[in-house]
Amino acid sequence: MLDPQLLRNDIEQVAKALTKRGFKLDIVAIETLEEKRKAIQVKTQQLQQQRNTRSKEIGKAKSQGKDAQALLDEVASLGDELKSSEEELNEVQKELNDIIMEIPNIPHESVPEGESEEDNEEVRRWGEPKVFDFTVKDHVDLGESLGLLDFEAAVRIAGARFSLMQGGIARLHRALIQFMLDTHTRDHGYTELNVPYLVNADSLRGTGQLPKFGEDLFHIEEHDLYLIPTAEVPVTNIARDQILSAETMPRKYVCHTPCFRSEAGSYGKDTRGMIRQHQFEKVELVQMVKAEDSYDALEELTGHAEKILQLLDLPYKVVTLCGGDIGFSATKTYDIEVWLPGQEKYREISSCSNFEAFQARRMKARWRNPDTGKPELIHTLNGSGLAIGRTLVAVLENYQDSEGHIAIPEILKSYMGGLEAIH
RNA sequence: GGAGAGGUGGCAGAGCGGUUGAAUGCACUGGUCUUGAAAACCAGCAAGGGUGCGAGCCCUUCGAGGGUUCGAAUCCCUCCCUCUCCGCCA
Repeated sequence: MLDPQLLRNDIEQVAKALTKRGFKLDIVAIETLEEKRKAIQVKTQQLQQQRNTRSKEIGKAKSQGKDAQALLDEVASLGDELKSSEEELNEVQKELNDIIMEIPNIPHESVPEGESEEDNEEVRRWGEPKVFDFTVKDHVDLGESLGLLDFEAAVRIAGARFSLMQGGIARLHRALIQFMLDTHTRDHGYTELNVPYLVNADSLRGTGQLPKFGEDLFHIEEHDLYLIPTAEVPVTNIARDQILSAETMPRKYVCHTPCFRSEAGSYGKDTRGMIRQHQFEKVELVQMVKAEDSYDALEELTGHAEKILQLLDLPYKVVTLCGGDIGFSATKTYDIEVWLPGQEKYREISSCSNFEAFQARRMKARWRNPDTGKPELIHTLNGSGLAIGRTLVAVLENYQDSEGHIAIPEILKSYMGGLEAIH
């Protein structure tokens, strides 16, 4: 949610800034409603004030044993007028709020112009795609010929876009999770969390998935709960309706969860293998910081995600998402893309974003600034560190040999009980 | 799921339907005292919003939403949550 003050005082600027992401702000609609709101709110508050003072007078008169009938008559007509004024105000405020909740965040000035993926800006590359002297397989062929990935069974059990791992691959999957959690807690100063995988609508509104993106979520209607699409939702909402004390800032959380996404609208996209699933696992990094620190924190957090790929010796590049490709709530996002030999492409494996106060404002997530004594909105950030399924794919494809066996990356061997390779 | 108790400011905890946005304590901030600190004493201290250049003035909020009333933290209804006991259960 953008600052309503900013929207009132500088709507032209906001509209201009939002064109960068291809969003057209309906200035006229907002200004019209805003004008209405102002008039009705002033009127309503005046009526409330009248009611309050009269009521106090009545109370005073009665306690002194005087006759209050004259005062009571005076206030009689106020009730209906106030009630209809309040209702009108509620309506206008709701209308305005509905619009505001669907306005995306303003991209940071450093975000490149552009309409789509094509226009994202490469920031850096790490590692060289390995040259294989045999025809490489993709992870599906590798997994199935090892007998350790069974998509057919997954379809039978659940349906499309699910997968079933076993043996060495299931263990490798688990090893990646442990390795990432250990690295981020031990080396990067994050606190490990375990959180609910079902969340309420308020939490999803807080981080920005609702109201606009409900169709991407799995919803359990009977209990009105949603399966989390990312750990970002439960973790960031720790701060919802809270005033954090300064000593607990910045907060850095790492959390492994499964993630559930309906993938509505991605029919036919990445249908092969485990790149795009309804259920996948992710180790998520979340930071809650002071406003002035959030861009440094974004660089730091992105570096923490990159470190995982470096330790796994997987080649990657980092791109800055352009205005047209950036997510609804973010001001700036770096995607990390890992090299997949099976596709001969770099594919997204992490997305690291600064949301500034956008989520915090929706969530009323604040901290108390000791300098002013006043609560101030925090800035929130998050990034995958990393997506486990895709990391597994990357390891399978990058560490394959001509036999279709998978070498275990050095750093994971201790997590694999010393195993050298998956046969 | 059944029975009972309860949800009030950063925390703890009062609160006859009427100057109660809310006693008191703790925490916090400033001051006095002290070589310094502690203790003691004095003072201040909720959040959100409207309006105004501004000092300010005003509105809202006591789990959430409705209702009764001139007036609701206080009365009524619905829902949510917490705690205790019973049942079930990984």
